[in-house]
Amino acid sequence: MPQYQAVKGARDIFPEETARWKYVEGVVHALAALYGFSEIRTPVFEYTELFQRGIGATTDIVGKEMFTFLPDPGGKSLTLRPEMTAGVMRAALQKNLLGTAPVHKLYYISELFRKERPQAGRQRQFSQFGAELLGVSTPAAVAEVITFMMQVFETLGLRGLRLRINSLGGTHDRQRYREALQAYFSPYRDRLDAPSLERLEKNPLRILDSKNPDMQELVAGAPKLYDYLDADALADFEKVLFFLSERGIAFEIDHRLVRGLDYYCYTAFEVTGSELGAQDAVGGGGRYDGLARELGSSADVPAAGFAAGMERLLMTMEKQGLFTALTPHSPLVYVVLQQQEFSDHAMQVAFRLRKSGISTEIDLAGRSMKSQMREANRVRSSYALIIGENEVVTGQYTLKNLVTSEQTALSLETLLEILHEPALKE
RNA sequence: GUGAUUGUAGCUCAGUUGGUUAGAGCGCCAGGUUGUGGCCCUGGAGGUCGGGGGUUCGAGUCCCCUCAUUCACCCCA
Repeated sequence: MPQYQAVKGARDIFPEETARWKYVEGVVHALAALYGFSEIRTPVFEYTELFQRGIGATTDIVGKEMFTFLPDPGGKSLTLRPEMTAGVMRAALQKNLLGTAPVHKLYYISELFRKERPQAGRQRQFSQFGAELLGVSTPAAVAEVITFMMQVFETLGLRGLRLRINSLGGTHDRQRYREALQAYFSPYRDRLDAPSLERLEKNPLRILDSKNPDMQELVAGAPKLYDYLDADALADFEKVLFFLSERGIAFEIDHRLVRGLDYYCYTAFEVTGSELGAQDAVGGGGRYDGLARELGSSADVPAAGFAAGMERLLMTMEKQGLFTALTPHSPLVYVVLQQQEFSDHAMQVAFRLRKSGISTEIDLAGRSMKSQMREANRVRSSYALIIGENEVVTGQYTLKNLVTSEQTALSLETLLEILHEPALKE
């Protein structure tokens, strides 16, 4: 075992895998542009207080999953960001973005940190791509955010994803419902498991998505959030669903869907995949009108957004065989020299090729010609450019097609012309 | 944070009831004559058997601790 290992829950991504990341990131960037979202990058750490206020002090994220540290004695506590929304909202408020235009559409691909026990689809450092639409949270806005997310999944070729959606109502609706739930569950205290008992006080909504089978019966009889929504909330929800239907986006209404973060209100949604194991959420989001005020804004900032887990996305794509078409980049030409005495000459030829835009590889270790040829083959170079005594004397280099094994003698000028033919680069 | 699981070469794995210099396939490296890859052949490098302690004449094999992995719970992307 090596003396040093990557930190628990953090991993290295090597070139083969990097290609996949770049592919997925490329799709995200392209579709963001299509939908009019602009990229924002915020610091990886923030003052701890931001997350305590923004995400909610009673949530697990804030309660036990943050990497928090003191940069210097007496300084303010800092935390590695466990999610993006609070930081993006902070940035928007700090710059008074909404003062420059009423609506801002932002997206990101960023690393996040959560101190959880690693398992399938969950690590301590992970990436999400997501979008935040600030300034409006109309059904059209919420639908836009969901549509953007779903189109990314669709473009990547993902199959079998489930989009579940629910309305949490406004704060007043939720308050009434909360009380109703407490009233319902309180008589059954002895039948609730430990976690549910704790939620009864803190956040009774969360009892609803308990995975404990013993709770199912009890949960099934609980009052439905849907019955506590007022007319406006219902109309709002219906409109969101209408937009999704119009766009052919399949969804399931799930009245028990409750998102974990405190700032969500009205529409909340989640996308799950069947190939991920226990951590099956690929993406999720919702509307969070109250967050800005929570962070000290004097005015409400209507907003909606989503976040999707890059690792889980990649994992699902891998399982569904969506990366087969991705081939590693290989050089067009591998410069092979017969004897070391021609090394300087060969180096200069390689340089000329590269300078003119032809991807070229050449041995740097002084290995034998046989080794160089093997290497050329191994890296799947299309051509070997052989340089030996004859070539140096005559100025005619030997170009060998490594697929057909044909060889031709060419001057450097002709070589550059031929290698620039688009057909050869395929 | 809780529970379970696994830990032998770069990778996938063998290693008999504890018994001499720990193996295979793939990969890697080098050769297979005088300037040429893929296939094939030959050879080679590479492991403190996760780490530490213990039992034993003797431990990769047994016991304890520890670290890491994986999976699940909690929660979330």
